[in-house]
Amino acid sequence: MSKVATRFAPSPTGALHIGGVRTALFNWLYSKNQKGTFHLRIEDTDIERSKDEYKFQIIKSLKWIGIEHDGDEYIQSKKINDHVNIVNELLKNNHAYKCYCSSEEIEEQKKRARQKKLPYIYNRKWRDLTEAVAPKNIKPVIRFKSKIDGTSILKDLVQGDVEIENSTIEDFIILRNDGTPTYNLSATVDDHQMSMTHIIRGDDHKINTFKQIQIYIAMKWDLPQFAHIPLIHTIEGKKLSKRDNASTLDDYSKIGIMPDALRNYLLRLGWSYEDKEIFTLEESIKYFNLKGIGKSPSKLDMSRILSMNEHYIKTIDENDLYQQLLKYCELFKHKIENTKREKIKSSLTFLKNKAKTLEDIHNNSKYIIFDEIDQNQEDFKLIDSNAKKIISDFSKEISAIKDLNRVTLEPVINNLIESYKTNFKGVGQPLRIALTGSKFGPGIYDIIISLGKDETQKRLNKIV
RNA sequence: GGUCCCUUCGUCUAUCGGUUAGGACAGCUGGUUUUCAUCCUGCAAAGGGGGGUUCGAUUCCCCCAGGGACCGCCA
Repeated sequence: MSKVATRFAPSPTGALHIGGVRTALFNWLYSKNQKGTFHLRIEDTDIERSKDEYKFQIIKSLKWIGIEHDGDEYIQSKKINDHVNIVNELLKNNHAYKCYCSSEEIEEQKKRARQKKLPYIYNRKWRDLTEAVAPKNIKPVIRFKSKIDGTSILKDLVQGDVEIENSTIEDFIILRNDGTPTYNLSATVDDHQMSMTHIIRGDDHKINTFKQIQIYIAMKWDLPQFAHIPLIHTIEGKKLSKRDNASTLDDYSKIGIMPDALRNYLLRLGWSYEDKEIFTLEESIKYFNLKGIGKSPSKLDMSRILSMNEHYIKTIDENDLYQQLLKYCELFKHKIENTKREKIKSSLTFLKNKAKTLEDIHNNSKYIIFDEIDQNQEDFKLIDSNAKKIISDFSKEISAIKDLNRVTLEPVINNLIESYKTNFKGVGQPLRIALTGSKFGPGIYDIIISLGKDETQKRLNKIV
């Protein structure tokens, strides 16, 4: 058996869809698990819609999540000559024929089929007609002579044996009347020329496979193995589309989902390995197999993505988290000044505590990042005259303290609770709002200590 | 409409015919933390329906229902 080679073959007509990312991930993981290679093929033959910027975006997205392809990317449009040559060979060997039906004629057939509520299938009119009777004014398309009798079986590595009546596969077009090859032909030729051993793709391609297999057989090429994975659905159970809120990688990265977390989530969506939930990159390569892929479609669940991300935030190396946070802020928020960076770094242990995303950490860090607190915020209304007195007292009390820490701070807070006959919340909440502008956030001691005495007093005195 | 695929807690899933049907996320309790969050207890939560095969079916077979994919001179 030759070395395993897989591929991911997106068309560069838009941003990479999260379903595509999973397909790419499975292909990549399988090849790495088998010590094989993974290739990227750009199917850019739809000239109207294909754009270079999408190609770069796709490569960038894959890299973001940890996938890199082996070798150069294979550009399908550069191989059109090869595809046409194969079409001619099929024609010569009587596996294909020219079809001179006009588009009106085809439309008419489709219309009639619709009226009779029958499935449309091309009537094979030109399969046996000689070119002598061909109309001169029509440029022909070339159709593949598909099998009519019997059944075909696809031995799918995920779906099992899938059997289909050959008569349900029409004589599909392999070359358009403008001389360009169509998808099923091009994809097959490319997969063969790239020496692919395993085709792992969405099960929306399952029917195409029966067409493609016939081309392999006609050309006497070795068949690759096929594995059709179920599609991802929305939480409502519908097919995931670009219109759905979060379906591209950018949608996730901009809210602060980390690549490793999304990779782990996607890995477990439709695939499992016993009860294991958390997989490092190395583990996912080590354990990935086709056997673990389920046959039923799975739904995208944001709360699981979030909790996976939360898990990574809490468990990864803090310095790594810090680096990812800086990158995230620079990309989606704003660059953070050097003086603030050190403070954030040393405070990360508690800043990350309440966060599910990098955006949450950024929000928790705002009181450090910004020197001015916007007093027009809603939460400031919670500070009444009594609260102002507490704030003022607190500010005076800490003047005498040399070293601000939990031990020196606690008695001050406790005394205030007692003298104002209130509880911790009664003292802590006004202080937090005064210092950060929000009633939510890190623990009050953490805030005060991270800010330092001068800054704390400065902010408190502004209120009163 | 035709062809093909799918169907276990709300969600992702485990189960190689015999299990109190397990885990994780979400949900809800309780506890720690003198707010919130974290963390820790615990609870609740599933085999679509109907027939077979079998001593025994979530597991094997058939039918039905529901859902999905495909049915382009797009990829």
